Amino acid sequence: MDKTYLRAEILKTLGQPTRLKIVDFLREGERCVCEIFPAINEEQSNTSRHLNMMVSSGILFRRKEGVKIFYALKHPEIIAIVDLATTIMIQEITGRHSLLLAA
Amino acid sequence: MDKTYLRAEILKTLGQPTRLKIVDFLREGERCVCEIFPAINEEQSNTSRHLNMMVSSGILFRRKEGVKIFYALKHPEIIAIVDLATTIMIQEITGRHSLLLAA
DNA sequence: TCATTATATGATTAATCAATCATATAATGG
DNA sequence: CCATTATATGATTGATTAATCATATAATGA
Repeated sequence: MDKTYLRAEILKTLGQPTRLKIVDFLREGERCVCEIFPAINEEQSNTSRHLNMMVSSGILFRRKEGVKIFYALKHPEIIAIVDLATTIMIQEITGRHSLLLAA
Repeated sequence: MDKTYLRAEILKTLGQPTRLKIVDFLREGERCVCEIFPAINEEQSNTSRHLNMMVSSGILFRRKEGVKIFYALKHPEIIAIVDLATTIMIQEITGRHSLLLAA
């Protein structure tokens, strides 16, 4: 059981633009594929593939209801992670960190 | 300026086993390449490439001292992110939510 | 100056990835 | 049962990636 690999897999799953858009969209709660793919402006098949791999890597869970399949974030830590990434990004693009270090 | 892409890049940078080992090693503080690559058991050239891309994506900063180049974590949020990923991983492998069943 | 140590980079390769189109499966309502 | 809607999957393609070996650059000290 390679823990480094498993941890990396979780972060790698979040580190892809299409999947990050899915995570953002699912912040509000569970959604079916038919809602997700128009919201993120991706093809149904591509969206489905990403959703499946996100379930495999432990990011999402899936619930079936009739024809529809609903997906939702599986752990509150996921939102915390992407918010922290946003914090880092903002610091980088505002140049705050570089300026402080240069001073 | 595509913010989704920039956020994804930060997470993707952390989501690779070799780079995650580097982050873990740098928790204790700045280290030079000559300390890092033996510690993570990777080739010097491969380690150097990963370090350079980690600087480019805003994860590390670099300091030169003579022949040596020291690298260090640039944001405390990085440690928070990898710790949260660890939390998720532990929940997954202890089967509270099952990674294997989801696969 | 020369040998040594530290780091970076060019070239290559195999592997992985994301997206697309087409098609398959499966549930539902009429 | 049939048409429709929702979702998943096979096949393909171009792009990206990580690792490796070899070599280049650059600082240091003898």
